Amino acid sequence: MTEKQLQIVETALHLFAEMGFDAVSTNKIAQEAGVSEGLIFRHFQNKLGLLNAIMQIGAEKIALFSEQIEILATPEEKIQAVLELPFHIKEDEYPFWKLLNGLKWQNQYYDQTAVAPIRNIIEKAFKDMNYSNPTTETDLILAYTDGLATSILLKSTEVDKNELLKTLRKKYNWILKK
Amino acid sequence: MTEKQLQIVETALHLFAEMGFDAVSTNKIAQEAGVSEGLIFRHFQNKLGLLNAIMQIGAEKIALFSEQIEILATPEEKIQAVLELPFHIKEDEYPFWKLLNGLKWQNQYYDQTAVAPIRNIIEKAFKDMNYSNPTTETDLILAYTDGLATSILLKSTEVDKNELLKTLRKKYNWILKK
DNA sequence: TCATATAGTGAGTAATCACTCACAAAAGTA
DNA sequence: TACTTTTGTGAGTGATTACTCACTATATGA
Repeated sequence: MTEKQLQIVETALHLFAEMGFDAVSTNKIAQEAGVSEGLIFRHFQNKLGLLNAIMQIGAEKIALFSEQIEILATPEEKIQAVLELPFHIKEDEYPFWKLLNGLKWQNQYYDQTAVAPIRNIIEKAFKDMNYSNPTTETDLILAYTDGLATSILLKSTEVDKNELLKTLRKKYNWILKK
Repeated sequence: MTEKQLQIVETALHLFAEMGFDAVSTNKIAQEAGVSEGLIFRHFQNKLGLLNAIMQIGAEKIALFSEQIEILATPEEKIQAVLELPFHIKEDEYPFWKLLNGLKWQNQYYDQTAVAPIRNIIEKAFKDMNYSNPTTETDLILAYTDGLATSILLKSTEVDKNELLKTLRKKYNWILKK
């Protein structure tokens, strides 16, 4: 990737994350990135191609996340790690997660494959723990994870985050109770 | 509201909910609603005015929800009622909640006032129960509610829903543990 | 019944949209 | 050096955008 190519991707990611894919014009991206509009289409074919390039980079980061969780020894640890994922998202990764969450609500663009690896980890963990309904348990954990991520991404004050994690950890007993 | 006015609002709500506000043109709304495009602007001034009209109708429904919860006797019951709110959303209310959730991720349009009453109920309930950190506890409950709503709105198979609620309730005794 | 207000139409408008293309600059290769 | 490939430009394109307006149809009220 050339420097200008990277500049396009970064700028587009930030704009898409804050305003939504459809609200951002290629003209605006080019201006903010300091490149000609034509360059976007040379490198990414069309606007959707640019989005896909962004999503692929993000999906690779999620895959790395998944690998790190997969290493953990017990299923309990894996579940806890996923549930606490939202607390370990770094500020510079916020735009990608914001974009991903925003796209979820638009049938046209959302692609579930990026987050699928995480679901598989949890479902397998519950099976390994001999839960009778691992799928439903997985849904509950992922719902909570999703809600926590939403709260953190949209508010994002450091103090709240630490307090939130502390209080969450007190409740692990009931979260994992069969 | 005239019949055509209502037709515009209903059609726009469905389209906005499925495709996102920016991805839907006033032309498309008019066509699907079976009215002239000009009529949209006569009644709602502009596209944003149409969105505001939709949101106001939704906010009134949320206010009704809030009142019903407010009646409940104990703070524990109120918290449970809010947590289970996602399970009691009727199918015909899905579009509004989808729209609301989608808009959350776009700085330009989101207005938090619609859901504020619900937060107030929970925070007061935790205070009445003498929790030391009612704000954080509220954040956790609302995060879970939000995640559950997301899961239900985006998948929405009746079987999953019942199973999900059943499993959630098993864990419920522990939720109020300080 | 007639006047007035409201509801509804559809062709028209300037601005913006995603995208193209002929061309120039830069980088790579021999 | 000389040739090829890649990177980058910016004016230009037709289509679509939100929105206007002169006009007609319908309803309301005295």
